[in-house]
Amino acid sequence: MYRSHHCGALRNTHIGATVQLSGWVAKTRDKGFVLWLDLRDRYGTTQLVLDEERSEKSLMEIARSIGRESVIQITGTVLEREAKNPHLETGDIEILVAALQILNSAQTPPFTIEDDTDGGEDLRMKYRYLDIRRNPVKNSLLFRSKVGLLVRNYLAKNEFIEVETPYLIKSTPEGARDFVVPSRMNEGQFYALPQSPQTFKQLLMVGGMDKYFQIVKCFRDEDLRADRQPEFTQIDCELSFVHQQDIMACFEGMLSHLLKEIHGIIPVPFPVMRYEDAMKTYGNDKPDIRFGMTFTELNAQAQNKGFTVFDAQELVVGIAVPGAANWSRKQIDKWIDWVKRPQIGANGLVWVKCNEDGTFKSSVDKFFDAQALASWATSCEAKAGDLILVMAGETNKTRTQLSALRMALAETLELRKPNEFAPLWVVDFPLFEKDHETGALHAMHHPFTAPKPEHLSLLESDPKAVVAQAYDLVLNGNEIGGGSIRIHDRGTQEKMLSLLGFSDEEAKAQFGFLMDAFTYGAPPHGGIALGFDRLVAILDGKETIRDYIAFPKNNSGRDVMIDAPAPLAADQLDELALSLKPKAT
RNA sequence: GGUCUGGUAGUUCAGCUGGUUAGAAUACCUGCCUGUCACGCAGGGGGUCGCGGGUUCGAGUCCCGUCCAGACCGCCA
Repeated sequence: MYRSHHCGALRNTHIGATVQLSGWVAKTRDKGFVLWLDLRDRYGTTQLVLDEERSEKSLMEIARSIGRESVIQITGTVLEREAKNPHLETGDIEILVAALQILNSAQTPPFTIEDDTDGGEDLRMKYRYLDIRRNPVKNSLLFRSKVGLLVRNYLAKNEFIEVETPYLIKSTPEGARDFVVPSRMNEGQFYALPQSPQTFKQLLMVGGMDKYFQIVKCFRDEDLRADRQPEFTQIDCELSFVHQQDIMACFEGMLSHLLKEIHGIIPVPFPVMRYEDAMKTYGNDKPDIRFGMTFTELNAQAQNKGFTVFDAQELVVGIAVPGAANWSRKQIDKWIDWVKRPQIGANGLVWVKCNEDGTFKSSVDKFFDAQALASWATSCEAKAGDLILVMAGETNKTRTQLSALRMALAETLELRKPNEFAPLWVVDFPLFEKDHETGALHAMHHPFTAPKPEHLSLLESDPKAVVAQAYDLVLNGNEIGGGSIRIHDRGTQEKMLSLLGFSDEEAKAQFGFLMDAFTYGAPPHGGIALGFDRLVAILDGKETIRDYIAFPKNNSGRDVMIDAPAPLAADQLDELALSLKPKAT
């Protein structure tokens, strides 16, 4: 037997008991006459003690020699501490060690195993198994497990069944790049790893499964970000005989359940915002509605007043920054430089200080009098003490830029409170978006999304005007899920693919199996997929998803611990009938 | 594919306009310490300044190239 208790288990009530513990030596404090060891496992930390009076001299020498992170097993007696530690759950007791066995001594680890480690990101990833011993990472993984269980329980209670779908599937040209896997038995042919189980879950609906879910890995071979991994986990769901509002109600229920169980937040009906309104008032299809600074379009008030910078532009739009009227010129200039950076790409920023005394001071005083500025302030709902920031330019670009500014300002002003949760549905997405380079139509959600029934007739005549039965679930400025009612008849699906530029042959080759299935009695169906990694992070009040993934990849898609990806041995390439050619430069 | 930032002790970083022996903290080692829990005190060891080239009397510092890491843009139906 290695242990009678975990390292987080012992309390006052155990005083006097003889116990066995196993774990890692987190720290030793050697006071000469007395020596303490902190013994750690997943459940907590317990203080071990040896001293000159009560312990064998040889045992103390052994204990003194143990390096941190060594794995030991001890037998001892639970004692009440002379000096208690209120910061520790086991802080009332300590174990007087009677016997000690080193199960595996450890080298000095390359970084300290503490909450505030001295180790940098790269090093911690290389030794991720050590990083996982640290409370922040350990707790993140425990939290992820808890959320996963809550999700499964909720869905099971709502008659969903979990079905696994294959990982070795077929590459499709739409959407992100696929990760491909060569097939040895089918020379020169490749599987692709799924970007999502989309078509399979639809086929499960044709198969009569009625309500499906899967917590499933998905793969996308695209460039990464702090919050984007090449393999990530989705809560993938599909339901039959449902309308959009049924799905929204079901998953509003799920998120409410999570918020209630985790944070004790009493759920209220989620606001529903049309895509067009989200773009207009937040410049963004996943607005963070925890704070204001909504957009106000000022074209009517600001154009044709002699300020030529505004006059030629498609859109003049402003936001009121609360309490920022007292910002110095230097502070404001810093933000002007910020929006001019190539990443944002704005030409400039017009500012108006709404002073406490009711006066206005702006960067465009030459062109606009106090009365004009006052009308801007009224429209923007700027109060005395606020700062109005105005941008102008091409509509979509300017909205994106001002939205980026709004989010950055909120971050600086600490308006994005991690313990506040503001869920939101965004609905009525356009079915298509136009490629800015080629002018070709792309599916905004994916090619299986159904148009609103009343827009079916517009598919041919005015595809850009077609609104999809699609919806995104947004939480604190993050898209945590998205879904749609699917097309379930062959004719509409064929028309859709043809509008997206597929020839009949291509459509048949890529999605023939799905369209065939639609001819054998496909029920009306729809679904949703939620990004599990991100959802977990946000529910825990964090932005970075990496701590919630046990073994994440770095910025360039590498696993620095196992050093993957790696070249393939020549005989393996031979077996797969593959040869590498130097990349053309 | 692009823009920006960084790479100096095991680790996290400082090192100004180029100048003598490259520092701090922490970790590690040794000794001391009668209740520690971020223990304390004293001492010690530890460096190819990412790599290659150049400028210079002299380069951690300047220039060019390259590799690696990170943030962002493109991309991510």
